[in-house]
Amino acid sequence: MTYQSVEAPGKTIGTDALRSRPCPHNPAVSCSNCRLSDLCLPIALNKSEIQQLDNIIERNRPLGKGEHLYRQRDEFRSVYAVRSGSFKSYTLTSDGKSRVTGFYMPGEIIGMDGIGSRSHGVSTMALEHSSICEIPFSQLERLSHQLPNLQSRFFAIMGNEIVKDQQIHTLLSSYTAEQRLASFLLSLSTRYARCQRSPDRFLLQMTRGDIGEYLGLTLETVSRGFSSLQKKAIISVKSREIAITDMAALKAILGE
Amino acid sequence: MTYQSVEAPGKTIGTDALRSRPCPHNPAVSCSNCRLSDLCLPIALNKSEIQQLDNIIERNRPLGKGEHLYRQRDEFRSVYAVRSGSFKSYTLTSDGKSRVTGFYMPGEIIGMDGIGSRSHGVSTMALEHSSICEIPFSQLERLSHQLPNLQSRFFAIMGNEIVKDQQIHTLLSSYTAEQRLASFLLSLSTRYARCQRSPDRFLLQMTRGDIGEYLGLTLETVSRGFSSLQKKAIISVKSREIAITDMAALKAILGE
DNA sequence: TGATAAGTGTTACAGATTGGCATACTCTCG
DNA sequence: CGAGAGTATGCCAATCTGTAACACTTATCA
Repeated sequence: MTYQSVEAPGKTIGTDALRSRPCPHNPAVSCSNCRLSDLCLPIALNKSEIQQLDNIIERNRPLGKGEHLYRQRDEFRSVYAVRSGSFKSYTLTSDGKSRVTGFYMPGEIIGMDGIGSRSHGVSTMALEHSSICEIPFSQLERLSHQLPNLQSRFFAIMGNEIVKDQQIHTLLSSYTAEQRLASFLLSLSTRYARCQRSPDRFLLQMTRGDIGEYLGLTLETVSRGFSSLQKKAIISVKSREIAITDMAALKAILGE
Repeated sequence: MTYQSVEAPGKTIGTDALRSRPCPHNPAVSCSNCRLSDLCLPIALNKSEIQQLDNIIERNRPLGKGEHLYRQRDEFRSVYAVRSGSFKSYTLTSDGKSRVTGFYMPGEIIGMDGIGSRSHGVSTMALEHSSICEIPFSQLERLSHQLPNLQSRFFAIMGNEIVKDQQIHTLLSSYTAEQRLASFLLSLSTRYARCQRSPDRFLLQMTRGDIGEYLGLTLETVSRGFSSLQKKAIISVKSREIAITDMAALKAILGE
């Protein structure tokens, strides 16, 4: 794996518009002026509550591609909100293979796998140059105890994570390779849209292998699947660059 | 499906010991004298806190086999703790097939799929004559706000659910049929042990079809898998009655 | 700068696992 | 006792995997 170095500037013509436009990696950014505040933790909090949340958040230095946010079995201390970039969480199976348990994009919360046992159940790695807001969990608990809205919000975030995991359970236990890929692309599409980026044209930050490990397929099957979808004129693939050219057809693969 | 009728007394010789020994379906039972209190919600609460929790819990009439606790898209109002019996949660896919997302045993919490969206993401049905403690969620939130230990405990329960779901994700995306079955039996075994029942001899309350829908296999493959494990003298199967005869070998299927 | 190495992605083909169907048997319930 | 659900098993087909060869991109170093 070459996850060690920092992302190089794209050379392919036309991909510039697809690259991340992060909140500047500026620790002075606060929740109240972050453009992700309407899809992140602060939803449903009022100004003064956001201020209090802001006070416990640590805005660390950004992570380079391939750097770990935490590793499996690390002591659990914080959850993290993605400010810019993207991450993958993965676990190692008993025979040494890695399996991806999730991809995370701006505004999404990472690290809830550690809350129950006080140690992390998976490892989490930056897929590109990325920045995060660290939220020390003991302080989040203390503050949640003072702010019912925050407690409620965090219960909801965890509940949504559970629902998301159950949907993947369904996907993995009954969908074909092509359906899994369609579902994966649609999920990325809606999540890109949610953080103000194009829903039908984006750059995959993960490898075919990562996608395969997430969807329960081999990287060859992922590659073949993309080729097949392209042959049907549903998407257009140029290495990591994806364009969804027929959204309705992509949804139809799942429907009916 | 014949989920409509109430469980009949077992006729097979020797299965009596395998049947549920529920907390009596007596609404007067309280958390403080429930023998599940050390694996259910009240862990880490002191006497007075348990009392307060007790006050918001509704102990409804028991459910018969095949009865629904709630259905997909029902308004979310409560979470539930299993007192006796067992449940399955399932969802219907777009093509009308059902997929099981989880099985629940005494001391486990059901219904967290509704917390995020305020409506249930799955349906939940009793697999046998079962009883539950209903915990109205708005009251649980209010009480959690007063009792930091309870808030903490519920965060932990939800965190554990997330970890469990991620482990199933890994199982579904990389295990063979035989490994899935081994993992499933081991999970049941430890959960039976946790509620004071035999870890190596138990009665399956779900059909082969249910197991298949949960593990991403067809019922035929589940049946073949049980036969194969029996042929290897790892388990003994007599319809719904399972005996694990070689626990080490069962674990070895997953390990290494 | 250019050459080399390492990593990533695509495609073909053979092989393995699982699914789907048919059938027979078992168990439970009315 | 009969009906219907649930279970077991054989057979064949479909899908996905795994190997391998090759192309392409990115990183490293002379």
